[in-house]
Amino acid sequence: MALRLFNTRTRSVEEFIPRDPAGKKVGIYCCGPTVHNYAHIGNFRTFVFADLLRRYLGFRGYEVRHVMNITDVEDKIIGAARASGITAQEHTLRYEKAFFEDFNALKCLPPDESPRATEFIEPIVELIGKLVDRGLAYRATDGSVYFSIEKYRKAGHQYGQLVNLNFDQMRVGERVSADEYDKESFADFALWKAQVPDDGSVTWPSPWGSGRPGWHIECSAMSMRLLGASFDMHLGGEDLVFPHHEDEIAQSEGAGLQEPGQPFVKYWVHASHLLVEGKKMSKSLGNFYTLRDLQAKGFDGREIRYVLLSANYRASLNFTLESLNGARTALARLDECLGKLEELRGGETAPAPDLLDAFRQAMDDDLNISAAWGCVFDWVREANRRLSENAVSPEQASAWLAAWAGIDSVLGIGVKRDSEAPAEIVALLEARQAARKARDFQRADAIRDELKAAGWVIEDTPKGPRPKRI
RNA sequence: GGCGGGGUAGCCAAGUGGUAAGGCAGGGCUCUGCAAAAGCCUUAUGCGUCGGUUCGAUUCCGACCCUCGCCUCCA
Repeated sequence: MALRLFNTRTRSVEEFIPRDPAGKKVGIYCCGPTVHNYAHIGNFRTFVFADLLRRYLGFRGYEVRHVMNITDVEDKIIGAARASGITAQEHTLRYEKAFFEDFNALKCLPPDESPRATEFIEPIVELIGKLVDRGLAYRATDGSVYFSIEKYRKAGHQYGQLVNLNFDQMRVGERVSADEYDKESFADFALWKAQVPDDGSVTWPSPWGSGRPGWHIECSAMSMRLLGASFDMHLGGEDLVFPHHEDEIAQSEGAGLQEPGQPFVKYWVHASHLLVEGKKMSKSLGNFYTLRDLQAKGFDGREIRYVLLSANYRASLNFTLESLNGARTALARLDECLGKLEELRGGETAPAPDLLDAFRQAMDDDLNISAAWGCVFDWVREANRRLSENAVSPEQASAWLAAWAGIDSVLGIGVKRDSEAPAEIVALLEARQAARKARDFQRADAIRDELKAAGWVIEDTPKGPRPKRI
């Protein structure tokens, strides 16, 4: 069985076959953050999804090269930097740093490359030059360079590979910004934006005059430079399907760098948006959360990751504070089971095949994460049942833990290590045990309260009391 | 207006032409001196509404309702 994924380009679930003739190497590009502010939980759904896919490909034995760009030149950045009197670069570096802190907190593996748009101006200019040379781009009277959809189509290309486009029915002009009136056609988009006074020092020289890159061109230039003119997978949020990704295809295929018959990207995979408390996330509704907002409410990255991984990437996920609380309980149950197996384990054993097979079968089916969690919790229940009957051998425990290690290389949830109790806690524990032995339960319970106040809860097990950090 | 997703228990969420995974919450029970943020068991005659096809539909078809996304720089 092979991995199957929904390809936006064909609007169907397809078997994943890498471009690499050896079937090994896989190139992935994911549209990364615009570092103008803290990223919100919706942004992170996409990045956690990309992380899941990239990890699963690794689990399936592929050699993944994962590129995620950093958009560090854009209107909001320029505006925000001006407003706070710092340079655009000071502004973007600050939020880029914050982004990766959040990214790490969510247990996302670092991409192999995270190129900044501002460090790829040369390839960008070069790519625009190719499009101008091929007659697909033109310099307008305002000095900006635009991509001509009409000329692209006349050259035999298809514009509208990812969406059904009907320009006649579109609500034209409602959101066209005032600085793009010089375009030949409303559908054309900017490749190079001529410098305007507000840009300040955020400007680079080019054959068409000073300016800065348009939104879409950076992704074409960086992805092709780092992964080749054709590569396997391009990921992003569903809102990027049009126009961003459609325009990327136009620019990249318009430059004609691909081998004949080869598309720019083989598989386009998009993550749906999330809702928060059943509503579209918005600042006015008060349901707009950054990762930091949730951390301030006491939730950690692991719990947030669990919730973000609780639904299939193509379904809109309803992110709620209640589900975050549920994540804590569910993960504690998983940790508890893993901890017990850890105590029992003995020797090196091959991973338990049933568990891994069930997990793989679920994930192969368009990353059916819900079914995968179903496998995990079915297993937890089964393991607990057998543990309570003392029917788990050290070899079985090792085999299960080895299988879990494989699964967790994909889920990235990890095991919460029981922190070692400090000496004073151990002393209290022993005092309580002594009191219990003397059947002085009043004193024993008093000590338990004292421990609880110190942040430790006690579980009396057949093997003796176990301290647990609250 | 055009195009594309969704509507499954109190909440989150899989899935199937043959009678509903999993998680949380709730209920019951077990271990325990008592407990536990320990464990087990349990919880939808029902899958937006109304029709149709079928021996049988939550699953296929049609209509309608609600909701989300995109329609030019938003993950």
